[in-house]
Amino acid sequence: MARTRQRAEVDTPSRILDAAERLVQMRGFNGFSYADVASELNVSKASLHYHFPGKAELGEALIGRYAARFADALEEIDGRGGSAPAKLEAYASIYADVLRAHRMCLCGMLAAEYDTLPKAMRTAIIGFFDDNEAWLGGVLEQGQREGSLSLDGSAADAAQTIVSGLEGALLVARPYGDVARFQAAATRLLTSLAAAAP
Amino acid sequence: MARTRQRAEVDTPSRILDAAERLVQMRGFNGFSYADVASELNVSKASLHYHFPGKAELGEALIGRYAARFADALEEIDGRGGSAPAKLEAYASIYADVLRAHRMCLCGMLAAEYDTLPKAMRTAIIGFFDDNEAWLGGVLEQGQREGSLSLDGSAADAAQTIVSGLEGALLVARPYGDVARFQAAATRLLTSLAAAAP
DNA sequence: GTCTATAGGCAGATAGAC
DNA sequence: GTCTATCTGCCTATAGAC
Repeated sequence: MARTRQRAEVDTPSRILDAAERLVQMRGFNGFSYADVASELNVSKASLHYHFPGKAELGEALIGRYAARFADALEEIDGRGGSAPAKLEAYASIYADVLRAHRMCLCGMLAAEYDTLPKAMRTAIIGFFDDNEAWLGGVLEQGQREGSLSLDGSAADAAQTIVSGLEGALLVARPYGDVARFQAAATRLLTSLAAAAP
Repeated sequence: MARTRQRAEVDTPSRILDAAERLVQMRGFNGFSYADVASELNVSKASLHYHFPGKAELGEALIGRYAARFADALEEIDGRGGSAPAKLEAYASIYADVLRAHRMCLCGMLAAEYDTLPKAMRTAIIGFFDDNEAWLGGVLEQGQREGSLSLDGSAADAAQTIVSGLEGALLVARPYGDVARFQAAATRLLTSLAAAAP
């Protein structure tokens, strides 16, 4: 009989990705090693290489899973069917959760290290940002139709500004370890897009 | 007779700092080695260790020089005596120049790698951001007095938002190698602070 | 001040037993 | 699938000659 019931233990590849993801988000792709992951999971380095032949493949898998999880979160937000400002607030709260876990956005971290990364990872990073901006662009257009948002440029430009602003707020909040600092920047960023009271 | 005339060749410590700075801004502190600097300057690794005993000391020196150069640039902007919006634009153009050189802000890069850095470097990074925000706070208050800027929160909050926004725009523009992308985000960020036409 | 030589450790990666 | 053992190369750093 197939195991349809969820179990507390997850498969080894997922546990590897979990540990590696946390390490990359906290220390960067050049700041962690297979040995770090192995010691954290109490497995050997060779076992890691069995599941992910090289660091490049591990990196690709990390981005792929992270982007898929992000896409799921955005879909979930759409499913709630709220107003555009509410969706933007929900979007920003994803970033706040990342900071609360003492992490950087995975792809923000990799954007900093971009020049040192293998090509497949680079392509995937750009895809992540493109997907986020495409979703935000749709929300911003919705807000304009609703009259809940007032843009002074294109929706695509505003989407880029939101992604940049949130990534930067996350980045600069790291040294301070200050969530309130992030929140202030995020709120200011989003309220600057809100329509004047009608 | 003392050498008062400037020469084309600069001293070795400066040349080391120049090469290391470029490498850190492009590849990160964990993404370059003494060997990289040595081969670029055609000197031995041992010579590097003579001037900077360890990587930590080199890192401290890098931040110190970078912060001092930034402080000089801000002083120069003050010396021009323009309006607050003009000063903000000049401030943003410093970041644009960094991006045009295909680099990340040194301290923005180090903020990403923060968890992996020695304590002295951490302290210096926070000092850099504090100094920048203090200067921006002064400019923003000037703008409020002049009536050229209209803040809906404290000057300190707006200063944080500007630093975050510019660092984030720099970070996300890296994968795309797109200066226009940065410019759009910077302009949007600054115009959102401008006072409505009186 | 700069060099060669080298130490000692850790990186990513592989072979082959179980 | 996971292990031990090992390889090769690069890392930071130091010793000592010039």
